[in-house]
Amino acid sequence: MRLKRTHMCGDLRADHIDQTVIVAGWVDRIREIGGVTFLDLRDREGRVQLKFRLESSAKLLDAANHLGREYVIAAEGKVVHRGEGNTNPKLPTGDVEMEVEDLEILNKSETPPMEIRDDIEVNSELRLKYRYLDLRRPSLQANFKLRHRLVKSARDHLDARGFYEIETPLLTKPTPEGARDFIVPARQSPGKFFALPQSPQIFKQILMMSGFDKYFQFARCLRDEDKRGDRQPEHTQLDLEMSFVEPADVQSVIEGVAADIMKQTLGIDIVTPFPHLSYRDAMSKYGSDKPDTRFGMPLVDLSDDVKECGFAVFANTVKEGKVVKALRIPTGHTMVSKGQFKALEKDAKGRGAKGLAFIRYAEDELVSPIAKFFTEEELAMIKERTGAETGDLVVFVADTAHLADQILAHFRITFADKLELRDMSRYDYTWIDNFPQFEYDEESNQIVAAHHPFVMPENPEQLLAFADELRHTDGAVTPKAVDLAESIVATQYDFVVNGVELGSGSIRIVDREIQDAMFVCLGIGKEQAESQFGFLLEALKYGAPPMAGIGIGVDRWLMILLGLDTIQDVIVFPKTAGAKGLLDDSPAFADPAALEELGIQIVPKKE
RNA sequence: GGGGAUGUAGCUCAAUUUGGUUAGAGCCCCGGACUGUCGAUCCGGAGGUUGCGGGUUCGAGUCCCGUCGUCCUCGCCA
Repeated sequence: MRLKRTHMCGDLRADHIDQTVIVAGWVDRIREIGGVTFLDLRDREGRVQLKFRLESSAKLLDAANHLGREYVIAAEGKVVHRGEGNTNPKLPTGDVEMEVEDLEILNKSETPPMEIRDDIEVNSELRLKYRYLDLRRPSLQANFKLRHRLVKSARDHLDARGFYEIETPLLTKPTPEGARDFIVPARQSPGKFFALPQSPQIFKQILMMSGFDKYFQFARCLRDEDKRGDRQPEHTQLDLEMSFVEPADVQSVIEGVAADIMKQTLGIDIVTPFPHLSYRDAMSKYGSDKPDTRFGMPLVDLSDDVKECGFAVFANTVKEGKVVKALRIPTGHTMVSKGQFKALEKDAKGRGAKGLAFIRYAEDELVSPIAKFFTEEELAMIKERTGAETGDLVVFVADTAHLADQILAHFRITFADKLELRDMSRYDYTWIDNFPQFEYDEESNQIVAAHHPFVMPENPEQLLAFADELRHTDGAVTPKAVDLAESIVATQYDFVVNGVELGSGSIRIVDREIQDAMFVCLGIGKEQAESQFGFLLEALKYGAPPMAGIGIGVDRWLMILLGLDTIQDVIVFPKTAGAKGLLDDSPAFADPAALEELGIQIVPKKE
């Protein structure tokens, strides 16, 4: 390397005029115009225009004309003003250009399989295979600059508040989040396996028992589940835990972190503390435990109003203990054509609904196949309860609360997008709390945990009673058990913004008796608890402080800050939907000798 | 694991509905022209096993079966 860089391409401004500088980077584009050639040179900070003139040096001009895209070069030259009428306001460096006096080719490049620019679409397979080219695009560079800012800002904030950054093991025992574990064979213990952590949950609790008081970590979390737009097999959590605190203390820390992050990344001042919304209210109003609270369009529960109505489908649904919920779509009648409604109905059915009832509030009549089943009074009630006006569309789902909420919440978001009700410059951070500790599934007559098994209940005496009941019935799910289970409220708090669940935290159980009761309630036997979590239970005997914490999805947070709808482009090397790494072509077959050593034999999967 | 979409030039797409003779366009690439361009422009050129395998047919990018990849979605999951 003959020419040593003095400035970054993207940093050059009018201030640098008359200075002789050396820049280095990738050839973005070359424009030959006879006796003059313009070359855009790109680095992390941006692009600058290099100029080669016949009058200055025929040799340099010829050299420039023989460069190719993505060649890596260094250039020395004088920064000059481009002159009246030649400036480019679209470029931050657009007032200036470099008159090149010396040029060094640092590396050549084959013609890349994709163009390095933001304004073209390339299929994701190619983007992931040549991720290093994809990452050269300015928008991707900006994503990771923001990611760095977010991490740095959170780290600084937590350091200032007395947190220790501590790493926990990657080779661990299975953790209890409920997802499938990635497992790693243990060579020195034939037949045994490590699990990669789904989260550092147990370890951070033990760190509190170790007396570290306040801990945080940017923790990689690995879960062997199918991916979605906002889910990858490996993701990063800002994980933290505090001793001698209550949820409000943890929330206050996160509010401080969030305020700093918003300021440092987007330059936005946000108002703290954040509002709280109970799980119950979130579900009834928005049909979701991660509601987008930036706009209204509340779901309306008509169950009580229609249980005696003339429309048998509605009345019977309510009598079966299910619900009838409605969503008013403002201007929906004018906006949604018959054909488009068919698509909606198909969508609803695809999600499990039996149908999608509707009323169109046309100019002077109701267009609806179900209107004829209702009395005038009932129609007036529906109009009043939903707030429907002329031009609106109201859709109804009569089914289980779960399904009705899921479908209508989905439509609520879809139409808010169409109506442009989702203000992209707004960030509605919200705490969701008062979650149920258990969920009861009527069909299978089973009570399952809504969270991991270390979440402290608000009302532990109910948990103890529930455990007692199960001990008496030998685990059988009686109506009394269901009542008790449903009465237990978790100390859990979820951190939500704009309809995305960023994180979740709680007070942890540190009382051995309550922890034992929790295992009973989850149907985890003494032996199983001992073998899976024995080390934690043992630790609880030796003085565990009261503790609470939270884990926040860094990738999702970035997705929100950048206005993206997937986390794919805030992760440098993401996996595909089939959990493959296209860049390194992972996963791959293992060396037979390695398998031999591990005592592992591959058995073909049965059909 | 289920459902849906998709695969045509290096890239983005058209031709698929109704099977028909030579599979087109823009960008990229190559050559030429051009002394203020910046998505440069103009002229010329190259570039294809239509994902892969099989089948139907006189004839398949187009129809059928299988298979693989990618994306979305349900289940699952943070």
